[in-house]
Amino acid sequence: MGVTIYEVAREAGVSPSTVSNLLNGRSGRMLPETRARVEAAIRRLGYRPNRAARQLRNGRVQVIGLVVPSVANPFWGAFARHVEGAALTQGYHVLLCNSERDPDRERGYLEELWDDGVTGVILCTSLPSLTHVLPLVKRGLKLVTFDRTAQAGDPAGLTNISVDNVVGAQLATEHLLSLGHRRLGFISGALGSVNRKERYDGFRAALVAAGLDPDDAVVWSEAYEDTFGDLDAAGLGRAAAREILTGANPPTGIVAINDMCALGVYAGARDAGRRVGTDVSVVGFDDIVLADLVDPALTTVRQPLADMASTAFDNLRSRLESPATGPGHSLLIRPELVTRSSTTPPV
Amino acid sequence: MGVTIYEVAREAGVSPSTVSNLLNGRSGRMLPETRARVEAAIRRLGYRPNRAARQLRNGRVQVIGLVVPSVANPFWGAFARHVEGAALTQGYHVLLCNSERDPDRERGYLEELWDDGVTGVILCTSLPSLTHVLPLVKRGLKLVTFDRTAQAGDPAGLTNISVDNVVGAQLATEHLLSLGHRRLGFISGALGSVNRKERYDGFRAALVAAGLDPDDAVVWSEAYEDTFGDLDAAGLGRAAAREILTGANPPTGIVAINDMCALGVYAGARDAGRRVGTDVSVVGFDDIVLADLVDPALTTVRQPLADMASTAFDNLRSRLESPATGPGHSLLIRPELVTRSSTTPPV
DNA sequence: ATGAAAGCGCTAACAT
DNA sequence: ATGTTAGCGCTTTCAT
Repeated sequence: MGVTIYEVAREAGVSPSTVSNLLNGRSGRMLPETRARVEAAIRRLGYRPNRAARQLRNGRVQVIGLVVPSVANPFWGAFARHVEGAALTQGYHVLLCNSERDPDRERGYLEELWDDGVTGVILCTSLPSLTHVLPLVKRGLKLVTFDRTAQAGDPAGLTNISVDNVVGAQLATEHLLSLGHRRLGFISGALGSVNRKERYDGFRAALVAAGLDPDDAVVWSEAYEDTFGDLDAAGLGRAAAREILTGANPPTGIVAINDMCALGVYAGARDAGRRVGTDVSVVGFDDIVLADLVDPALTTVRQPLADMASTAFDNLRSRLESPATGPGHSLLIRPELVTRSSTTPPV
Repeated sequence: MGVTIYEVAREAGVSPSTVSNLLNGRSGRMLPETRARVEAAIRRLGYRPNRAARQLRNGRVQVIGLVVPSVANPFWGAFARHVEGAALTQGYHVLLCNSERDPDRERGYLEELWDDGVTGVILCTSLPSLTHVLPLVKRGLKLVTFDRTAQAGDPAGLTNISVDNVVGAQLATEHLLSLGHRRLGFISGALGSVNRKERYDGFRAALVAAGLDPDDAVVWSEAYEDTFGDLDAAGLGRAAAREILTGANPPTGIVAINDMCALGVYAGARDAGRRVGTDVSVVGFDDIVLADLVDPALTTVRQPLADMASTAFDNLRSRLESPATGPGHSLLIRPELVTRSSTTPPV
């Protein structure tokens, strides 16, 4: 197929090892003259090293895996783009996988990636238990989890990167409270995932701190039957809002589990004949690009996505490139509230 | 590292070639008894073939490249997800690259992918010329372009898959015309890419067919300076709509180059004190998930994305797996108009 | 029906 | 300072 290191060696009148030495930054032990000759040969022949051979020999590739619930979701799309950007600057490529939040798919992907020689993966999951990927971690897979805080029973040597969901949800809820809302709603998918649970905890904590009974809040958390999947956070928000707002004693302020869900709430409110920002206030979570585009512009809890993505990549890379395992750690990023027009005092 | 084929062979009391034969579907020439023994050994040892070794030997990998402008854009995110889904069913993986519509990045990625042993790529580009990737194609890279129709001077053996942009834009424009609009606007990024140009042509064709002078239309196509990039189609739509709608003799109906741009137009209209679906009608292109979620729901030209994605993958795979090159061809998909609430008769 | 052996392209001891 | 060489794990003729 392509030009091999032997042909370069012959062209330059040296041995393959000299070419290899140059290629691997060991040009110090080489006559400048020789070096120039080899470099010229490489250029003349348009030589490019065969990665498969390199990988077979060295056991590693400059590729990381990225497992997200679904890139069709703008939040994950944006995250993927940032990860890819960070990887690119370090000469790494990104293998993309959509898990649909299915543990079996997560595990299956990690195994496939491992077979591909990929030894580092950023796994975006919020599953409370990581037992399904434990065998891989034991074999040496370096894992950075994103969107999931450390849990008891996690394997050692793991890095977790997540926004502080409790604080974020508190900020959102306190904002509604400070506007004068007293009857609040919380709309989410099933609370089985740790980040949703944490956001819910933050929501309740804020209510308690304000002297309210959190059990009076209207909570819509899709039951075990996963009708909507992750893809359709918007569909879920829409159905939930429609039901809640047409029910008895509807809330005047709603905390949505994330921005896509909040956009669904917009639609559901419309279906129910209410207007967001007037009849009902809505706060989201994430601050996706669309949040500032919709009408009314969405008040939301911002995740510093670009920073988090490059932190995740950098951490993974350093663990990939340095032999030391380290104890692993958790990074909890503090989010901030971005106030826009979807939240107003109650009528 | 892992278990090798030699260990399996020893465990089963056979030679490596027998194991390899089994692995490669040549189990017919084998005593059922032997076969069972090998299979048991594989299972017992948890053997998984080393892909790098396989690739080095065979020269191919079950990986395709996917180059999109940016997965942060929901349209491309959705497309990427569909491609990955199609690939998965055939045991292929997808290496994701964001080109930002930069020819240098496109070329750079293709070269990197080639070095990785990836010989098939779905390239989402609308660049009129493909000269920057020609060297790779000559070396044997199989290319399927998406979102770009065949152009004169294209290398042979190329498959192009695209929606019929001319027809799509015509449908959009005719719809506005049939509603009674006479003063129309067209909002787009620079018309340097073939799909934008085609949509613009369709827009003009519909105007001409209706007996209108297309030069009377208000056309906003961002000049050479790329202030917004592809990422920010929405920002562009917003700025354009704001300017156009506050200018003299504003249009009553607007065709936006795509849905993200249309959502920007919504915001720009709002900035200008107009309401979409009442004061001004807007048609988009793509039918992303959000189109049905926003207020008013967006009338748009639907691209059958899932079908197009699997067609693109299937075509690439068949060219990858069969030695014949074939003449290459273009697939022009006919889009359909989805009428929603953003378009109404002019006031 | 099964095995032996060469070699894919590269790297790193280990020579010289 | 540079060259020789032995594999990394797999597949595939070519033997047996």
